[in-house]
Amino acid sequence: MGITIRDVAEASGVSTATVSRALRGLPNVDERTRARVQRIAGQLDYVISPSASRLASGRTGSIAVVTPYIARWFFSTVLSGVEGVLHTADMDLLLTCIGDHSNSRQRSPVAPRLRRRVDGMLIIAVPPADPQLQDLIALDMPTSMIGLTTAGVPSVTIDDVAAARLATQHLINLGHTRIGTISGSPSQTPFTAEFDREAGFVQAMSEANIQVDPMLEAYGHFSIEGGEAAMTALLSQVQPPTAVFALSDEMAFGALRALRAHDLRPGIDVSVVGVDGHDMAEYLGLTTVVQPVVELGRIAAESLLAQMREGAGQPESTQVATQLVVRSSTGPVAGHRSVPLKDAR
Amino acid sequence: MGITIRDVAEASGVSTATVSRALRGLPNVDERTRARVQRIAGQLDYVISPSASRLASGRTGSIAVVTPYIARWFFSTVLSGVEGVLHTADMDLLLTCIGDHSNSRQRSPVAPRLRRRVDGMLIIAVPPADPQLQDLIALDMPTSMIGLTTAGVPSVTIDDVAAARLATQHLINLGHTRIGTISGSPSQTPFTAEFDREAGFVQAMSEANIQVDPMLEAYGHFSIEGGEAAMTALLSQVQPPTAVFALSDEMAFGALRALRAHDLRPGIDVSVVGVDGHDMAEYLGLTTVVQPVVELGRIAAESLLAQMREGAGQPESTQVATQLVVRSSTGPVAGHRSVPLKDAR
DNA sequence: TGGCACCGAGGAATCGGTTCATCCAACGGC
DNA sequence: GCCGTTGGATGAACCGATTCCTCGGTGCCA
Repeated sequence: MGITIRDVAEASGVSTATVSRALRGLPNVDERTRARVQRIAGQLDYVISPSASRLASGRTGSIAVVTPYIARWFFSTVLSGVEGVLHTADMDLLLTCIGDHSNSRQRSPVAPRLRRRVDGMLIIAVPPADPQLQDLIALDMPTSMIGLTTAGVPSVTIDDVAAARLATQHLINLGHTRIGTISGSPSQTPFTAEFDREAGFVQAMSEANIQVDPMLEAYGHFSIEGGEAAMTALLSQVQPPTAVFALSDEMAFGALRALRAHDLRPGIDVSVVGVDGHDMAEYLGLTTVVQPVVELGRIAAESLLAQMREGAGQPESTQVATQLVVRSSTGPVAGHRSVPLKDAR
Repeated sequence: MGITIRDVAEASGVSTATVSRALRGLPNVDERTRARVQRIAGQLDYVISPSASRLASGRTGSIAVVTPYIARWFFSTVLSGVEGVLHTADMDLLLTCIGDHSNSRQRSPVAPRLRRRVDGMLIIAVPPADPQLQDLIALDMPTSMIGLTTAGVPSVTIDDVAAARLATQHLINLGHTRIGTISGSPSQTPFTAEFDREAGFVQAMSEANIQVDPMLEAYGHFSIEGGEAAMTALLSQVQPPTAVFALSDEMAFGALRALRAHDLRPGIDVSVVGVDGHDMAEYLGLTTVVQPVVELGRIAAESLLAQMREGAGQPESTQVATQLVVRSSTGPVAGHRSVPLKDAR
């Protein structure tokens, strides 16, 4: 069927060993020989057989991306960053979705599927409590994580504490003191991000000497609907908040919708700030702390490749800077003499 | 390093040939032998080496998904459907992004990368004019396309003509006669979908004996911003439309925003209908013709698998049904005695 | 009872590269 | 002029499965 390395070797009058070295750019090949081999390989339309190469070399040249969701904004955006890097590095990208609790019934566990199949893994924001996570780490191969930190594994995240402080301070600067939060869920094991963002909020509040009112904490389960319900609950308080910090943009979207339903104007009657920098945030005029999501994926992929090249150095974790982007969903508290806004540029 | 088939063979006192047959469920193995081999393989924690298996069998057990975008809603949603099927079928999913014109500068062409590497391809809505498409088809392997049709290649799409008719008829039923359109772009080679949706619109209009006013056609380039600009242009007409059919939800989103900017109420002052069933459509109250995007991916993947199993039967193309979902962005034309709405449920 | 079909199983070739150990020739230094 | 070194190149042993061909034994039929 296909042209093999032997055909190329014969046609160029050298051994297969030389062809192999010539085509892969290895040393100990005369440059004229190399050129000839390359030319002939081209003429013959020779394509290396990955299977044979993998078997012989022990390297697979592919990397698995493990993610709990594919279609959600954050995950697909990270994925696009990852893909760019792997594509340029000429690595195959094996996409595997670790089932979340809802659809995992029939999904075979991913860890066994990955053994002997990839040279490294990128894990995107898998819930730390997921039992499969341990199995993956136990595979003990070069790994890099995104939006999730685990002891001993390099990871790329934003500084969630700082991001939450940024958002909260923005509200405080606008004169708000009754500030509510919409966080994930009280019971479930929190995500690192969830935990840190709450901590950042509390920090910023106490630095400004504002009491955190436990009545103003609502739960939105990181979904639009949840955010809407949470905001509705907050608005039904005897003394509702004048501003709300949503731990994610999608929950903030829900909050905006709840405001509209109550005929309240975002940024005028009630301010809302989110975290993420979701695509639709600009469209909806949501003030938010933007994390460079594509960049997250890129950096993690690069770091994984470096790790694979240079052997496991000390696992290095990166934190990427975030930016507050002010839009119309936040504004000074009613009657507040507006302080000059620190523009986020 | 790893346990090989030889180790298993030795430990169970049979030949490697028998182990291979036993573990893969092939016939000509005594059931007791098979059970023993399976048990021992389990105890030894044996994992087959994919590279070796691929080299020997000639099958790669993996499928490439080729897509122009990863992070965009339609594409990532299709992808999640595809992933589900391939995961259950125990196939590796190789994700490759064909660069669009903007970022393709440094991207190596995908077709050569795929040769000898995968058993089949799924191509998601690559622009028909993309030169890489021909190279992919020339690879001549089992292929299935989504949201894109090409002679001789099985594909899965919605009936775009019907979808556009559905949307248009909905507006007509509400009494609208000055109906504008927001389509992609006048110059660029149109997508099959774009072409068909325009055709559906024209059909529905002429069936209702309404003249299509060329002044009411605007171009939104399938983006939110484009849709916004297009709607703004339409509104500046001497006699603006009372309803607008946007060829995609994202352009419809832009249209809604333009309405808001002009202090016009969607569904009351101007009606807007889209096509796609984008995630955010519900949130924004957009009436739209929903295509089952996850299903599209699923069906295409299943069809590809079937094609690979049964050999290339006649390439069969599937069209999936769509549904009109009526929300608040459409309503009867001012002064129109509203006819009972056919609810889309 | 001879012959045939079939089942379970093994031997060994094969898939197409990679890489290590080896080798030859040319070259430079002393 | 001899020897050690080095750069270019080769032969062949892998890598770990799959699968074709062969073979002995059993059961069934004529």
